[in-house]
Amino acid sequence: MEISSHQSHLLQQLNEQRRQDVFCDCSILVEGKVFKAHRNVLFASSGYFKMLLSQSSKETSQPATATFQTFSPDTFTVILDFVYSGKLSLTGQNVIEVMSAASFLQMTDVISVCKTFIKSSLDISEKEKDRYFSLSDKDSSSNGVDRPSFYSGSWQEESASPRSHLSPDQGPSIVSGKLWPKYSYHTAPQRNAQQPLANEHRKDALKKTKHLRLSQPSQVVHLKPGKAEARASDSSSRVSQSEEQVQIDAEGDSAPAGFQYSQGSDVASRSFPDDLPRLRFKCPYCTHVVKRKADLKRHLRCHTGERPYPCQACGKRFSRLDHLSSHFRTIHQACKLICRKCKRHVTDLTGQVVQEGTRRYRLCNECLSEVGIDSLPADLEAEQQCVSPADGDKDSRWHLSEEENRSYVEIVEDGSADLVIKQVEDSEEEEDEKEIKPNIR
DNA sequence: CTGGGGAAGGGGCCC
DNA sequence: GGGGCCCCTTCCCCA
Repeated sequence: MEISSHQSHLLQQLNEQRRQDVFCDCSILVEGKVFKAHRNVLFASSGYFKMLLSQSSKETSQPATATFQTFSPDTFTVILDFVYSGKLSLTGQNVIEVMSAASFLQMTDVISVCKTFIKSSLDISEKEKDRYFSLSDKDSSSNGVDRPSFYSGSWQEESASPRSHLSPDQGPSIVSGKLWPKYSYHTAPQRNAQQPLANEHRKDALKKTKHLRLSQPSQVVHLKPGKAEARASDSSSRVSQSEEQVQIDAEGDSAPAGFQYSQGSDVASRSFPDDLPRLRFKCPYCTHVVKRKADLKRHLRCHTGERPYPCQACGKRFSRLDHLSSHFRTIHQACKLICRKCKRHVTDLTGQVVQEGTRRYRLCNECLSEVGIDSLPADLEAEQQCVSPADGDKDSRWHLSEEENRSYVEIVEDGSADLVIKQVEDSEEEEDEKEIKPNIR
């Protein structure tokens, strides 16, 4: 006979013990804040702690201490609360950091929930688009700045704080003298308690700010009306505002993983032009809207910081394959037939490739003699390297197999700087780069 | 301090 | 949906 409430009751008891610091035999130090927990609970919840505590299992009589510095105490609070309650308090602002921390701690369940959270937000974004379509006709007379009743019901609207009340550190909402929208996602208990960005993510926030500044006008202004009108064919499916509102409210409540969607004072999204129906996918982190899901996936990398394409020559990582290709052609293959010094057009007859560290560039024979740098012979092999990956046979010239994957040293020595494109899991490599050095005593 | 050039990175869109 | 190209903007370095 199984008593279903036993598990939750046990977890509650453990959580209570944690809160009261009863039998806690493990301390986790996160940016100076100490968290107390139970060794066995951490062991059972995190692959990372399992590894750590396994290594220190011989010293079980001693209290264990782990120190982390790359995620904030707030983030670890979310993680630890999940461990002891099974409830993950995600918001649009902490989901990235929580997922990053969970990745480091090897908590696959949390990672999955974070992914679901992001995915659900994308779905919601699409629904929001649909809702806009239903409203755009009625609101066409508005100036697009002030529509206070646009969001209601379960769609929480955050009040637009006056610009003078906010500092630049308070996120990407205030940019270039304009009030940009701020999106966040809340589980029900946290809808009014957004967590500030951690210090180490301020840079990311600034980067997002930059991105917002760039992307914001583009979705509203930089559209081509001709094409848009031709493709705006789904207006027949529009429903009235009230009907749509009800529909959205219902959908919002039934969003995957029980997340609710909260949107700030969305200036831009309230001012969609008439040709926007062709844009379908809305970024959950900014106001950017794209037509294709693949484009949104690509766009999301600028928020997540994911860079799955490392350069095999210099190690620099890129978020996009074409950027990697461009980088490799420019930096490591000297494909530009321009003398770097005098900027004149050069050929293999009038110039040569110069190797300088990991970089390659061309110099004309005249500049070459002036500079006196040793050049690489412009042989047939070098000529082949300069073939654009799009132009030639990918298998033979660009995408080399794993067996052909050579170290950079070898690449330099034999003068064949071929690019090996190897997509890697961002989280895996970056884990190694992180400076988290837990200290078990 | 400033302007120019190169590289990086983001978006649109075609194949 | 992925790959890739083109265009544009921004950042950084250097003269």
